[in-house]
Amino acid sequence: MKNYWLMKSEPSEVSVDDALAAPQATVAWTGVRNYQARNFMRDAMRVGDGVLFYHSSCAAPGVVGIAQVASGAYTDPTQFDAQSPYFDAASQPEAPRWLLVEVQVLRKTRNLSLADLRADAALQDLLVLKKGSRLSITPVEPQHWQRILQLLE
DNA sequence: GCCAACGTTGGC
DNA sequence: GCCAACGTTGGC
Repeated sequence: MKNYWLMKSEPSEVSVDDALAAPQATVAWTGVRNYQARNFMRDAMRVGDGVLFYHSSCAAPGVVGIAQVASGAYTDPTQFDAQSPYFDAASQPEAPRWLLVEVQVLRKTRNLSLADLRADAALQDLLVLKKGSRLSITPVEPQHWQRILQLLE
């Protein structure tokens, strides 16, 4: 059974266009430093799962692409790179704390904005719309996934 | 830049 | 284990 996810990226870091320009339109999802989000990648994501590529912390936050999980979870190398903003001095190479998955963009979409999502009655329980929601990776219910694809048609 | 909400840290 | 302080997220 395939699962669905919403994954936030700051377009100033990695935009959907950046991802599309990468080889195979695939990027390593570096920088997740939250245990709940990590656990989703480690325990629940499977290759082929659907991903909503979401731009956050920007002028026009919203869903901007359809993607899929393209690898299993493996060690995020940036945690050991002292030059990286994602460096974690407390993480030991023999017991890495942080993981990543690879994400492949399948197609860019129009920007289905946060306001659009909020305005849709069928999406009221979408996790990213919850007050105070900050998780960079959230599961998406199949009916929400279907509805969002419908809105993007 | 502001600020609400949340997660993590660390003293006790 | 509690909880205050602190840092971060992210929309506005």
